[in-house]
This record gives sequence, structure tokens and C-alpha cells, in this order.
Amino acid sequence: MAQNNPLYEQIYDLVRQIPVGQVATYGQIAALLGRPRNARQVGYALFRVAPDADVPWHRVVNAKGEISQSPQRQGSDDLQRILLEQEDVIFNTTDRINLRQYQWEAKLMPLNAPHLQK
DNA sequence: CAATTGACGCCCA
DNA sequence: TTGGGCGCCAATT
Repeated sequence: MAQNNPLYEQIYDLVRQIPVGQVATYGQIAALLGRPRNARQVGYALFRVAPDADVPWHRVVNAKGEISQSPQRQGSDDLQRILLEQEDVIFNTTDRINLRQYQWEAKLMPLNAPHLQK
């Protein structure tokens, strides 16, 4: 399991910091971790931990503002969209959200956050 | 150890 | 503006 990697823990902690009603992109999280090219890894990390951890994975979407669905989860449900709608995140008619309005703006560097422990 | 895959992202047509 | 293809980095098998 890759969850033991500090990089993964950083991802989880970062996602946990996303405020209710706001979202972040995979690339954004990757960039905040100092790995702007690792957007895929962020998605992969969330995919592995989603059902197990208390991470608000539903607040993470792709750069287009759409919900990235994997072949596995698409048949199950649209849980992510439902959870977001419960947080006042509105979807457009094209199944996309307005990132300019909902995208989370990380103010501080999570890597230096002293109150974060895991 | 090597090949394939993958909740992504950016460039080009 | 929308759609298709290539590229990046790690994890999995």
C-alpha cells in the first residue's frame, strides 16, 4: 500500500483542509505539494483511500471543473455530485461547476503547517 | 527488473 | 468551444 508514503499523507491532509462548499483540482493539490506534474498521482491516491479515510475526496475535481469518474465508480453512483450539491456547489447544465467561484484558494503553504499532525 | 495502467493536464486541430 | 492525442510520475502486476 502506498498510503504509507509521506506524499500521500500530505495529499490527504491537504484535501481535509478544503472548506465546505469549495473544491480543488488535482493539479492544484499536486502543485501545492511541490509536484505540479503529479496531478495523476493525486487522483490515484484519492482513489486508493477514498472509502477508508475521512478525506472529503468529493471536493476534488479535474481542471475542467468536472467530476472525474472512473469506470469502476460510474456505475455505482454519482455520489460526488450529490455530496457537492449538499454543500451548495451548483452544477451547470453541462455537468460542470464554476471553478472561478468554487475553487479553493490555498492561502498558506500546507507543507509548513505546524498544526498538522498525522 | 520491465511493461502497463491511471479520480489528470496541456497543446493542437 | 469541443474533442482527440501526447506527456509526466508512481503505483501495480
